[in-house]
Amino acid sequence: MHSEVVASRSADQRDSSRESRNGGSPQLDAVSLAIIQQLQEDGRRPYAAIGKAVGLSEAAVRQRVQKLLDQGVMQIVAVTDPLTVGFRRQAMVGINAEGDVEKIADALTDMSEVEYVVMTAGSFDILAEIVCEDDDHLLDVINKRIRSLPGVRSTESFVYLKLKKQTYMWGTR
Amino acid sequence: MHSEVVASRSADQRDSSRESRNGGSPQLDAVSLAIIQQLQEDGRRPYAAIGKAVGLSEAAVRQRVQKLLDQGVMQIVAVTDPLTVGFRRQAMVGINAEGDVEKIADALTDMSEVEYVVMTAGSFDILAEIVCEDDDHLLDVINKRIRSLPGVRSTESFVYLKLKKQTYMWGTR
DNA sequence: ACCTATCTTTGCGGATTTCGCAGAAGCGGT
DNA sequence: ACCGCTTCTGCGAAATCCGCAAAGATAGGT
Repeated sequence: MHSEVVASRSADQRDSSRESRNGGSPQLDAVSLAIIQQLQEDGRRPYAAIGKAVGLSEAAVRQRVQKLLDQGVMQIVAVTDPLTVGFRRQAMVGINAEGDVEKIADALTDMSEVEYVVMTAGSFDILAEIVCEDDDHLLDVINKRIRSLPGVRSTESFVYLKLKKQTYMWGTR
Repeated sequence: MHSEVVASRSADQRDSSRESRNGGSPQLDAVSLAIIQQLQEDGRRPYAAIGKAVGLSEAAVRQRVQKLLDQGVMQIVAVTDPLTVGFRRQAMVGINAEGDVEKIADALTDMSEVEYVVMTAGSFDILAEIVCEDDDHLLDVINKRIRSLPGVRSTESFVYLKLKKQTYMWGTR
C-alpha cells in the first residue's frame, strides 16, 4: 500500500498551478496535497512514514502539517456516526432565505447543535445538518431557533434514519 | 483545558445505561465516550494525555482506541473543505426512490465520487453528497450514473457554493 | 462459595516517534 | 552579489508508542 507519491521533487515542488481561482485560502502545492492524502488514510500516521511517502524529511512534514492545522486548511479529528454511537437525533434542514443569506448561515454556525452549514445553489439556499439529544430538542431547534431567524422564508427537514457512508478520501481514489 | 472527565471510575465504569435501543452496534461506556471526545478535539493527542483525562492507563487507552477503530465506531482522519482546498465541485443530491431504498443507497455507496450517504425521512428518501473534479464530472455522475439507477424516481441537486461550518464535536458542547 | 473462562487493565522495557533548534538551501528583490 | 525570508535537513534529547506477561474484574456454572 501507500506507494511513492512524489519521486523527484526538484522542479515541481512549488507547484503553483491553481492558486488563481480559490479566494483567500492558502494555495496548496502537490506535496501538501500528498501529505493531506496520507493523513486522510490515517490521521495518526507518523511523520517519518509520511515523509517517505511524499519525499520529504520528517521535520519538514511536521512543519507543513503544523502549518496546515494552524491555517485551518485541515483538522485531524476522530469522526463517528452519532446514530451508531447511540444517543442523538440527527437531521438535515434545507432553508429558503431572503436578504443576506450569508448572515443567516453565520447565525446557524453559531448554534452548537449545528454541525455542518453549506450555502447552495438550487431550491434551498442553505443546508444545515443538526445533531440533537432527542426529538424534543430537534423540534425545538428547527421550529423555534431556526425558523425564527430573520430572513428565513421556509425550511424543510430530513430526519436521518441511517448513515450508509461517510468518507474523507477526496483525493485518494 | 481538558479537565478530569471521570474521577473515580470504580462503580460507574461499565455504564450500560443506554445500550437497549441502538441496534447491533457495540455499546459504548462512559470511558470510551470520553476517549472519543478527546480525540474529537485533537486526533493526535497522546494516549497518556487521554488516559490522564479519562482516568485510565496509557496502555488501556491505546487498546480501547484500537478496538474502536477496528470496530469502525470511529476513524481518526484529516478532514478538509474540498472547496477551500481548491479543485473540486461538490453537491448534495436528494433522491426520491421506489422499491428497495437501501439497495439504492448501497449502489451510491459504491461510487467513489460519493462521500456521504444517508437515508432520511421526508420528501427525499436519500441524501448523497458528491465530490467531483469539475462541472462535467458532476453532471455525469448526477445525470448518468445516479438517475439511471433502477428505482430512482427523481433527484434534485444542490451545488455547494460555500462551506460555512464543519465540526465533529457532538459531545463536547 | 468456589472455580473457570473471558475480557480489561496495568506496568514495564525497548523501539519508535516527536520535538526543538541550528545550519544549509532555495527564492525573490534590490 | 548581497540580503531577507521561507523551507528543508540533520541530529540529540525527551516523549510516545508498542508488545507482552501478570494482575484484576466480571459473569456463569457447579
